[in-house]
Amino acid sequence: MAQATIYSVALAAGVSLATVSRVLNNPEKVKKSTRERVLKVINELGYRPNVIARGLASRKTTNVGVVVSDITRASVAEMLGGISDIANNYQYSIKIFVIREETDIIDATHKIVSEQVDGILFLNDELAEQKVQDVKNIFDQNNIPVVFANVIASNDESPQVSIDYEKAGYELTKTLIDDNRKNIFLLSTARKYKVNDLKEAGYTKAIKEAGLPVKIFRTSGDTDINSQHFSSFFKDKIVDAAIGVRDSIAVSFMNIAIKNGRKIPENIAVAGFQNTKYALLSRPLMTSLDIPVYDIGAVSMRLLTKLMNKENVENIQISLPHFIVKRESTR
Amino acid sequence: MAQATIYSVALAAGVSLATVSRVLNNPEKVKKSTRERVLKVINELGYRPNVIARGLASRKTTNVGVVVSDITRASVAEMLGGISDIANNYQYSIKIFVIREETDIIDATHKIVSEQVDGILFLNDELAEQKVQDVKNIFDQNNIPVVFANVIASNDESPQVSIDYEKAGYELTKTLIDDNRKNIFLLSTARKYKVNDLKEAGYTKAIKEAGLPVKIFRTSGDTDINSQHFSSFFKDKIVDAAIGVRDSIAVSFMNIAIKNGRKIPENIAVAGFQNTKYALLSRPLMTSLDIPVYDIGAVSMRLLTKLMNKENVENIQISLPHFIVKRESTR
DNA sequence: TTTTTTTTTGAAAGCCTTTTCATATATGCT
DNA sequence: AGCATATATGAAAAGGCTTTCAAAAAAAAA
Repeated sequence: MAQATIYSVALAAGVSLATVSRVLNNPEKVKKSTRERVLKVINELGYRPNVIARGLASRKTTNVGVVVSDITRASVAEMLGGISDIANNYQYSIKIFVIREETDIIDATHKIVSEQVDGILFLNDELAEQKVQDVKNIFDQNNIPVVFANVIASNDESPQVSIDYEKAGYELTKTLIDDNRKNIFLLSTARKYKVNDLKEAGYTKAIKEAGLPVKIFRTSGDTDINSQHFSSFFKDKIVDAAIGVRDSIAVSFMNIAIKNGRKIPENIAVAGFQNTKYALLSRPLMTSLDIPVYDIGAVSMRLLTKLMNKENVENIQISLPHFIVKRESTR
Repeated sequence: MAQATIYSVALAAGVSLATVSRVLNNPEKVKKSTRERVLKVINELGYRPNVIARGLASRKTTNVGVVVSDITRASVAEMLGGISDIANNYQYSIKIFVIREETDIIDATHKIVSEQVDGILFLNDELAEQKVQDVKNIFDQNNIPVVFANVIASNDESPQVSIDYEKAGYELTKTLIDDNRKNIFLLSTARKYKVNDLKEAGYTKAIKEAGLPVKIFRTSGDTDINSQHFSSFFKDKIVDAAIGVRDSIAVSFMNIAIKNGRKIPENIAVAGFQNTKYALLSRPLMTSLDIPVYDIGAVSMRLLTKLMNKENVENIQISLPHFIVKRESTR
């Protein structure tokens, strides 16, 4: 049996299309008795408005586009959790767009525009600043609101929600300094991410304030390769503390350190970022800076709903709180 | 400036709408010279067909719906990676639908139908068998093809791609038996997942064949709670091997075992499922049964494209190969 | 050439809604 | 009762595309 349309409902209820539409979208505008009759028919026929037709007529799709670089990253997936929960509350559907570095950004962005989403959540943190700006411009031209989630947008007035990564980096480094560590390494990625740059800036600030040497070691995102890097690391480096820009990097480092006969935290203190399950499944349990990734997703989505409704929002640049979870790998 | 429409293109190129539409959808049906003229205008105006209008007119949205229970689970995110890569190749967009246990399934399913997706990838493995069947029926009634990915669908003819979890469970258990282990525990979840039931069946089969005692210990998915469970575990249980239905459970167990003075693998051999990063970041490195999650996603999506095109597919139930990655936690 | 066949094009209907505008009905007020 | 106002409804246009059918143009055959 074919899906019921608004026509069949109107026919069966003995009213016009307009009335059926009103029952669904402006129920207060139709007399109670009519409304109930129509609702009854809707139920009997199992009618559901065709979302596509509605989108065409109303120029609103109740779809939001989520732009990511790599959906398999734990932080991205976690943010999506927060996003989808809130989207659900507000009846929005989520469309995923994967944009890689090698993708033709401009083209991909135009494609997203042609999909008629009502708003964009931009989680892609692998794009160069200029490219992000280009993308933003295209969305602006098409009047599509964009919220940057966990992405540091250019120094403009773009809506964004994130944490203060620089402060986070500073604070985490400070706890190690306060523990009297003198050779504190930052284990960062070879690939450039803006958030990591900020962590680095915070680290550097704290280190310089303390008059200690800045020591940044760049490695890969790949666990296997990290192991090799870290093995050679211990041949020549003097180190009594290390901060990984990701938990996985920190855990990897810790494991190799132990294999090289170091004691954690006696010889080396180790801390990571993000407070993921990795930090909980390490031995010893690892200190980590907790980033409320789920919340970042949820808050971004909430902000986006406001922008899509053209509510005027007081604060469009939201910084969520972070905190340090101390565990066995530091003192 | 407003988005160009098919009208503006037609006007500027001096042709009718129909011709513009053909240039885009059946280019071979329009004369080369006209085609090039139209294409030129399209380029100049930056015209992109409105996907919604196209969807309404053609009754095809080139959207596929992906139904998940919890997008933050690593396996789900990884599958989505495979799905999105293939979807991209075939020009499909992905819409995410989160269905939780407490959701009104029937209602949610109707909602998905009303979104007019061309096909469904069903990754939700937390639904009771009967409910899955109900959902499947609704999609069938609406002629929407569904592929079950990493979900064991009811014993019918539903398209699905997965691995042979029972065989996997059997083989992994067998390696421990062959290593002469006598008290082999299966660490499973309290919550019922069909895939875990299959792993259990395989485990039980191997254990019984060997004339050993079946020992299943149920714990939570939560790492913190696991730690507590496992701590009490070691007070009274005799154990010389353990298999976690997830890597995280196995790693958690291993850590507690070591804290309780056991040596891995000398006293206890440990293995997990999925071969995730957890197995690579553990100390000792953990043996795990590799499940090609990304591939499951990719292959499902490919299968779905065929079904959406009404190609007739020889084999709609695909079982992907798995293998055991031996590491330090077993011999 | 003329006729036949094939290729190329356009007009118009259709996809299913929302929304505007006008009309009809009901309500309130004097 | 008579008029003004508020409420409830329907007709029809609009949204931007695809697709069918028929007509026009071009190519092939006679």
